[in-house]
Amino acid sequence: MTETYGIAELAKEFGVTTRTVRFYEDKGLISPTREGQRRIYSPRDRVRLRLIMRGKRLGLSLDEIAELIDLYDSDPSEVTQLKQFIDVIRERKTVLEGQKKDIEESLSEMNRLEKQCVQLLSQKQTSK
Amino acid sequence: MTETYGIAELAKEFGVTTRTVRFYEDKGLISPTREGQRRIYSPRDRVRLRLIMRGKRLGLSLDEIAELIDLYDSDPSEVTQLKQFIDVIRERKTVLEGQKKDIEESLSEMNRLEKQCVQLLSQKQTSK
DNA sequence: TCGCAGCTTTACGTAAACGTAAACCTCGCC
DNA sequence: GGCGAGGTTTACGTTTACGTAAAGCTGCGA
Repeated sequence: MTETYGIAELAKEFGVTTRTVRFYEDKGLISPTREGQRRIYSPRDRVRLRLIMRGKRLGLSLDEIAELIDLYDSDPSEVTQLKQFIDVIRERKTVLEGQKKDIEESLSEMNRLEKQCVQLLSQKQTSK
Repeated sequence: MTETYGIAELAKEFGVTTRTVRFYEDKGLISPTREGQRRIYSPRDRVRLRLIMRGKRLGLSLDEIAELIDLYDSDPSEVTQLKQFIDVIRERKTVLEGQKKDIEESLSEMNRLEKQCVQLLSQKQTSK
């Protein structure tokens, strides 16, 4: 028997409110089973939540995240579909590589700024 | 005499509408001078727009972008301020490194998916 | 049996980041 | 002097991603 989770449990784990978790369900991002009224979440739902959170950290909208999750889930059998699928993956890779470049630029600027500051600081403190 | 730009010119360059550029001005992100009614943008404004766009690609809100731009512009002379400044830079670096990790994870997943697909595709096509 | 913690739905509210429409100026050109 | 392109303010509309309040079910410990 596989593990299950309650809504409050998952919400706490990912640092969001239960409202948020239910909202993701409305959006079709997760589909817990029910036990009477209560929502029961599977490990699979938990993985999806993890993907959602990562997507959000990367600045994606919930709709975009939904598409990506569909990507993971889908299992294209037709050759045509498979080709389209590869295209989507490559597009996504391009976007990610662009973001990575943005981040690396920002990081190197931050490092430059930090260096300047540290140097300035040591000057001020020795001349004191 | 340094170069200047019109609103439509800049909007086009960065792929946004003039409304958006004015909106950023309302938010205090850029402060073009005026020539009568018209807005006149300096190279400095253009740099700021570039920073704004990069921030947006990284999923930052305009308020967060504003803080970052203030970071660049500010010139902390007090030692205390300088130390705080360094702290802010280091926090920012931590966030960026987290994002970079997220991206690298996503990228390796995409690569894995792509490989699977390409392999599957070649199988299907040779067995045809 | 009472009450309460924890969950549920329903539904209205809100902040961010613009879009869009209306109504006006103004400059250069024919 | 008319007019069209491009700019201006004002202000209401829209979407996204939830927050929040209201009102009700539900199991369980005292």
